[in-house]
Amino acid sequence: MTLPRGFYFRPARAVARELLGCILVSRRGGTLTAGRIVETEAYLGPEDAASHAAIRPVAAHRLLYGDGGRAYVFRIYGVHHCLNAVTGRAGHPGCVLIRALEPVRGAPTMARRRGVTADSVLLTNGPGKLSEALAITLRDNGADLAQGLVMIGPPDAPRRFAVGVGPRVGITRAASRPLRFWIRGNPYVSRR
DNA sequence: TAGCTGATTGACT
DNA sequence: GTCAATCAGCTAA
Repeated sequence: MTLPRGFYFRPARAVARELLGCILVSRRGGTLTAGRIVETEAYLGPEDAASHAAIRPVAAHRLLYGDGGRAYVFRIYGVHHCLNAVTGRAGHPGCVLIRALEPVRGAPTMARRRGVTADSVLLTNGPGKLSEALAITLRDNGADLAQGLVMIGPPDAPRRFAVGVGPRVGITRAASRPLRFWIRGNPYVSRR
C-alpha cells in the first residue's frame, strides 16, 4: 500500500505538508525498516534560490523537472545522504526533503546502523540520520516511491496533530521562507 | 585538470 | 559556541 503517483503531482508546499504522518518504508539491506514522517521541507523551482533546481541545474534537472513520485537522493558534505520526494508534473520542478522520522518498524536494525540505542531520538531526527538508519544511498536516486525498495505509504492513523510552520534549516540562500513543516511536540523533530 | 561548495553531523571548547 | 570530515558535481581554464 503506497501513495498514488497523483499525490505528488501538486506543488511542493502542499505535498510537504501532507507528507507529515505518512510512512516511509525501506527494504534496503534485507530488513524492513520504516518510520513516520514528522518533519519536511519544500524546495521549489528555479525561482527558489535554495532549490537544486536553481543551484545544481544539470545534475538535478532530469529528476526535478520530470514527473513527481520519484526519490531524489544526493550526498552532502561528502558524508551524509539526503532523501527527497520529487513533486509536480513534468516541467514543474519541485521536491520535498524528508528531514525526520519517528521509527515504527525495525528500530533495532536502525540502531545497529546508527550506533545508538533503539529508543534514542538520535536514530532518525535528521536527514542524514534517517538515510543512514534506512540504508538509503545514491543507489536509490531516481527510484519510484510507489514501488520498489524505498516507498512511501499513507498515514497508519488519522492525522491528529498540530502542524508547525517555519523557515528552512541549514541553508544559505532564501533561508527565511516558511517552507519547513513539522508535527508539533513530536520528539523526533530535529531542533537547531 | 584543479579548485570550490554544501538542504549535516558529531566532537570538542 | 566553533570546527573538521569528505566527495559528487559544478565552474574555470
